[in-house]
Amino acid sequence: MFILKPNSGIPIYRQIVEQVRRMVASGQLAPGTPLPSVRELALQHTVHHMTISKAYSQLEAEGLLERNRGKPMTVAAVRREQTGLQTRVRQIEPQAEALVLAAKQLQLSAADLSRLIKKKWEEDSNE
Amino acid sequence: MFILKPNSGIPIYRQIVEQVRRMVASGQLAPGTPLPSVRELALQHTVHHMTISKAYSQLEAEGLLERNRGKPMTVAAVRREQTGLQTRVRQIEPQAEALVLAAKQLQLSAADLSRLIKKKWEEDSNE
Amino acid sequence: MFILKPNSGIPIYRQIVEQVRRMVASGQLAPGTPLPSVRELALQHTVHHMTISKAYSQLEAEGLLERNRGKPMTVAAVRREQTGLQTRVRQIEPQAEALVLAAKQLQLSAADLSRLIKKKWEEDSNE
Amino acid sequence: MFILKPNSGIPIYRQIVEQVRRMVASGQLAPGTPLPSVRELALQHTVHHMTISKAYSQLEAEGLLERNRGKPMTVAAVRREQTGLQTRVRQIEPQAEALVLAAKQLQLSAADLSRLIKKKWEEDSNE
DNA sequence: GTGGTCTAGACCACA
DNA sequence: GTGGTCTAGACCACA
Repeated sequence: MFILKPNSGIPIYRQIVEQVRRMVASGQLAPGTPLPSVRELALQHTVHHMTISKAYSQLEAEGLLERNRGKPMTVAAVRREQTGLQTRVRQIEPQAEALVLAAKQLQLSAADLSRLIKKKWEEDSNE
Repeated sequence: MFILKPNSGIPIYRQIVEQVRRMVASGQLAPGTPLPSVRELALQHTVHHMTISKAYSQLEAEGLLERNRGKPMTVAAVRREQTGLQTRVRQIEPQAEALVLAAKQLQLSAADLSRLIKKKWEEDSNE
Repeated sequence: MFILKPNSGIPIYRQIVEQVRRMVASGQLAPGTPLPSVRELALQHTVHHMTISKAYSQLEAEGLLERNRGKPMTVAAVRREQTGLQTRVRQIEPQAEALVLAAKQLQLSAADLSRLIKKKWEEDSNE
Repeated sequence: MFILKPNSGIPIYRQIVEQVRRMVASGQLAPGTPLPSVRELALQHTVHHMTISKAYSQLEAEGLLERNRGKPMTVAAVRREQTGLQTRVRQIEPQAEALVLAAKQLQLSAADLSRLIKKKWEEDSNE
């Protein structure tokens, strides 16, 4: 369900938070969908269950997930604009900016950068 | 000299390390160039001198900088390949991969992503 | 756990680095062994925790220790040759050379020097 | 005249101080002998003259050298016991102790250590 | 509980 | 002038 890279430097709980946000924004997780339980995920990814729990709590605080006594958490109802193209683009703006800045500092050309992006897009980077 | 974002989540000393790496790789800092002194930079960026010192030490350990007792640190001699296009591109590959992954998870198209990159490139994002 | 001499002229953090290196090389610290926590050691030796942290970070950069988020650091897997007699001897070669040079400059004889070494070996010099 | 290793980690001025001490203690520098001037040494070893100057001042403070207005510094008169075997041995005791400690921490045997010492003695390590 | 980062500020070593 | 080391102590991130 999630793609976790433990040694990427990005805290695991944050990786989960971001992926849920993206899946909700893109409609891959529709409102009402139940999420895997904390225990289940913790086992699957061999991660401490506090880590999952923290991610879920943060998502609940953001209003993206809903807690249901005794039952699995579910995806909350989302307002329309939360799935629009603009909203989704906005989620990766800071990352895109940082990448562009780094590329400029390395004195790469715009063409170099878009060639790199294209290459990465074509490689299936899902692991 | 450096662009520091204190609230970006990335430690300040690491931001400096990365920027120096890029400036050396792109030849903006040629071998032998003296770096601004630890105290000078600290004042300029209103940061503690140990923070700068930590960055410089790490760069020395990597072999990018050289310590000169009593004098400012200087850029070490770099091997030719270290400034080649390939090496420079390699420095941002992980960032590019992460961005592509995020875009895919948001179900953006390749065209959406390259439009975003182009836009950020044109905005002067140097601050 | 460590023998620290604060007034020896050798920075405390470096004394720790060297001792850990030796304990790993000699197998006294086997791969996987957890190290005492930064705070614990700091208390024990009445030293600031950053001092310990600096030593541990350097050892991590060298690949001798491994960071485990939220848990104590552990000794990394070492390659076989790293514990061989030759490797261990190599670690004190520079010190031995310097001592021999000093003895010669003092016009001591080889016998004088080895008598001194023997004496120091027999005294329990572990403090 | 002096054997200086700029990258040994030991400050240059200290290397000079120690070598003069040894040469005086072993009688290689007899009382009254004039020393090379600060400038001369600085040129020879391409070292800042403050460095030499600092070493000489420290040796003067210790009473080993004497300043003579307008003329080169000279070796001071030494008391008899200052050149005895015991005194000379005492000068390398701390170094010997540190070496023995390191060897023990590396779990070398007394035999391993004396073999190493012997080897280094035979190699002419005077460079 | 674990480690990491940062500041304020002292004091040292070197040129 | 240069950089290095250390403490006291705050606050954060992770499990």
